[in-house]
Amino acid sequence: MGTTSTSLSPRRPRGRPRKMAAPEAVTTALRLVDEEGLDALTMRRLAAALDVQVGTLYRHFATKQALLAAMAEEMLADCADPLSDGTTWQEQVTELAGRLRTALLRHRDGARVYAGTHSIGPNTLSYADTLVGVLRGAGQSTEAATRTALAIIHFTLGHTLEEQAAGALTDSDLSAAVTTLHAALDPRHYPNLAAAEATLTSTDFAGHFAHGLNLLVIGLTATR
Amino acid sequence: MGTTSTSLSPRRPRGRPRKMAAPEAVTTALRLVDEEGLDALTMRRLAAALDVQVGTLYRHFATKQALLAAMAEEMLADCADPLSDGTTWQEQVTELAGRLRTALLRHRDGARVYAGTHSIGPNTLSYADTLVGVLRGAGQSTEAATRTALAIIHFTLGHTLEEQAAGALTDSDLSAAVTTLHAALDPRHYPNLAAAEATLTSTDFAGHFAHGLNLLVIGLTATR
DNA sequence: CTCTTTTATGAACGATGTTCATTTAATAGG
DNA sequence: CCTATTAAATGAACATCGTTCATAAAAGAG
Repeated sequence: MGTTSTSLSPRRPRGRPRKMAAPEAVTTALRLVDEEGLDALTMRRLAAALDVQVGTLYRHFATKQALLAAMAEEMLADCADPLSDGTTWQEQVTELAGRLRTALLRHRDGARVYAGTHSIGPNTLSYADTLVGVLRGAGQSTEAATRTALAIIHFTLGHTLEEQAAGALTDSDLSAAVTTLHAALDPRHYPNLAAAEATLTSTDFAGHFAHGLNLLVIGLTATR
Repeated sequence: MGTTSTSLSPRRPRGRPRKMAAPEAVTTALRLVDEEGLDALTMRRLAAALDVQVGTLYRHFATKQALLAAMAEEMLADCADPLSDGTTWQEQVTELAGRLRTALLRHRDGARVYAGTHSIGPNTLSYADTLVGVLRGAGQSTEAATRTALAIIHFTLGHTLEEQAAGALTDSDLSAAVTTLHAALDPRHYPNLAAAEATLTSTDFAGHFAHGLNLLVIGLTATR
């Protein structure tokens, strides 16, 4: 066995050296979103943060949508990590859904970033594969498991969209919204909502999430 | 009984006569969205469709977000219509969730419009009140009913977001996406997703929606 | 040293949300 | 009839945005 064909000398290719690389751009973009919000993420601002001209970004991302898709992919890292042994499939489903919510919450406007794209990168695929696998292992048919996984993901996405929308409000905006809602909730017109006001204005989003997710898991257990 | 104090002479107020009114602007904006999509909805294009200058719009809507909120409100008309008599609460919950999905599907990008806003207009409030009322009538506590209503709405929103995102693709874009997904689904890396491919690429969104909603309803029935 | 290739630059284009001083058109009052 | 007042629309402008492209720069290959 002589010298193999593997490239042992990673000689730089020809051409001008790169000032930026796509992965770092994605990381920086996520940092900008964390600091200023998704609406403030501009190709120009990202370029400035990378010490690069705007046009350079378009050598690495065909469009801003492509950048957002790469960001969505990056956000889902670790979501498909191995599950703890000795846990029931109900616990595993709950764990996986919670990971997705946590991943979206980790970055400001994370749910908006994710909702606007449709990445099929390895992180997204691994996560979906793991979730479908747990459901199939729970006795569901492939079709039922797939549809259930979609339901879980869609619920989590819809929930986190609203959770982050509420969390993005300033304290004064939040109290103003609560006041406006209170004024609108005439018990004569909306008796049930008036009774629900305390829950509606609650900030216990984890509790809300757990409630909806638990409904799904119980439904799963009953239909197995 | 003589003349009442009700305004029998709706004399026009002083000032230049109006060329436009907010409700018509909302209707026209929804028509533009139907025809060209949300991304093509521009304050300038809406102004042109109303035969008005751009600045005029800002007399009726403080910002584009306010316009979108009014559009979201309008979309939910009829969603809180009376429910049929002699139906179980399970059927009523299913009916209400289906109405929301249908309302969002009625306009192109309807889910995106709704997700980007947070209106507390009468249509939205009536709908939520009706849904919470059905759940309370089913024996849930006020808090549980409220949280369940949120879960149903969030699931429906997340589902319809993806349904419309998929439906917005052209035939060639759709088949390209299917091909790309097929190429990515290496059974060695994603065995469960590879098995799920047929369901994942299915266009039976009504079936997907019914599956997820049914899980929630069964979960509700079991926890009642 | 010259060719080739890759990358970054810098400037520009059209379009967008928003603002505002000005003008127009109607009513109210004398 | 005339003038003040008021509501609304106009028209132009501003700062930014995503995107494109001809050009320049910087490296290896021959």
